[in-house]
Amino acid sequence: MKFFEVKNPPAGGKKSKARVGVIHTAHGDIHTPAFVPVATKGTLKTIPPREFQEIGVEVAFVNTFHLVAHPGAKVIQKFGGIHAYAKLGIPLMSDSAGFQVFSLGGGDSQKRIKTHEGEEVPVKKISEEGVLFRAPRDGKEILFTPELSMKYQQQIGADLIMAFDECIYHGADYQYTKQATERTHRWLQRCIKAQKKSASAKGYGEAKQYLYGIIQGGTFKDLRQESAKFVAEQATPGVAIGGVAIGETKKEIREQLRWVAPYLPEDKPVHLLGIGQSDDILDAVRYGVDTFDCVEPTRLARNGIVYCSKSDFEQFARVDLGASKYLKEKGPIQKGCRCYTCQNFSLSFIHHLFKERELLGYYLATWHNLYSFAEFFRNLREQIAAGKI
RNA sequence: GCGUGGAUGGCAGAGCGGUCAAUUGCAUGUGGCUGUAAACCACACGCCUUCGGGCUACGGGGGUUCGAAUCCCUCUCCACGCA
Repeated sequence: MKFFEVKNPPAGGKKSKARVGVIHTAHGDIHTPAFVPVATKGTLKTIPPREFQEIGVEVAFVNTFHLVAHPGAKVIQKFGGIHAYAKLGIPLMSDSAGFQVFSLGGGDSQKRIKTHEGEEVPVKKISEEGVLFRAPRDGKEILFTPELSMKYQQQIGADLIMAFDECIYHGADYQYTKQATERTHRWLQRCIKAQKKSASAKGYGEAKQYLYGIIQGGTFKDLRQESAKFVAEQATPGVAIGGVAIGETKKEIREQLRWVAPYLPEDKPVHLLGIGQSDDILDAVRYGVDTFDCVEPTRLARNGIVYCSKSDFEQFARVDLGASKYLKEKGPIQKGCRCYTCQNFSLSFIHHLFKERELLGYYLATWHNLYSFAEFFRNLREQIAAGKI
């Protein structure tokens, strides 16, 4: 079966490149555009996997760095891979650990931590070979190279896997951005090579894994475009856009997408890394993006922020569950919402749960936010199919 | 009635002669969260301010002292013990 099917090839001349499609994997189909909630450590925090279908979650995102740090890729492999181990029951996408160069490394490469011996060492060290990380919480040193990232991702066994890249920190100058982007390109070629090699090796890849190359290029138009061209023409089943939403304004985020849009492949699924606000998603969908992973709905929910949107086409409005003004609110989070939370619980009760730090509160809030996203994407697919987007 | 220990900002609870408008936690308020070191983080939290500072505050009253939330006397209330 074909990996990616586009159901409505965008008509020539039409401005919008929005499309509906299906990504077929060994663990199920993903209807695109799709939201990919983040289950970094193998769990979509607070939500039991058996409820994914009811919410409308068809795919999730796990993180190689965190899983290698604990429980270890080998352990996961011994259990038969992440599907058997974590029982998420849906297709999975794994990140390559590339993002952690940025998020754990402190951006401008200055961040240092103390080891057990009290010695000050940099959190990350980037070289042509790869990146040496120290897990900030225990000082454990972990080496990532394109080859190792591929190996770990094969051991983990997600369906869709990411090339090892460097998410270049916001504010990097042109020269650094160019060097890092080109290095990421070289790493991509090493990833492709490594994956090919080990796909035939014993013990790996009983289910097919699809590799995505990642576009970088920072905030520079020519570098973005060069990167998009380069990545799109590599022999990978998918393409991802990375290095976005790491400190830029919304306007700058959109700009980066616009630069890259003309070079996005029409026959490969396109993933946008880290984007998760409804208005940004709508924009990206018009540029031909198919899938989006983002921590926002789940993290915000746990931080007491839930969506209460009136319109799908603006950024979702938010309700702060911690605000004491909701103590006596009898209505649900969002009137008319058909999610489990809104169908059953008053804002007052959920507010109470949050104030008391009751576990059910985090679950109900996460449920609602994920459902809001699922609805939003269902709506997007319908509208695109109807030619309205 | 006697004895002992207490009374501190919305609450709990530090401080025990100057560096105290008073540590800390909770509560409250505001802001943040876009490939998850995030069920988290930051800031504010007596009143007034021309942002220099000013004023009123550590149960009430009185005293000692250059200076008191801190020491002394007394009153009120609370807790425990003995009658």
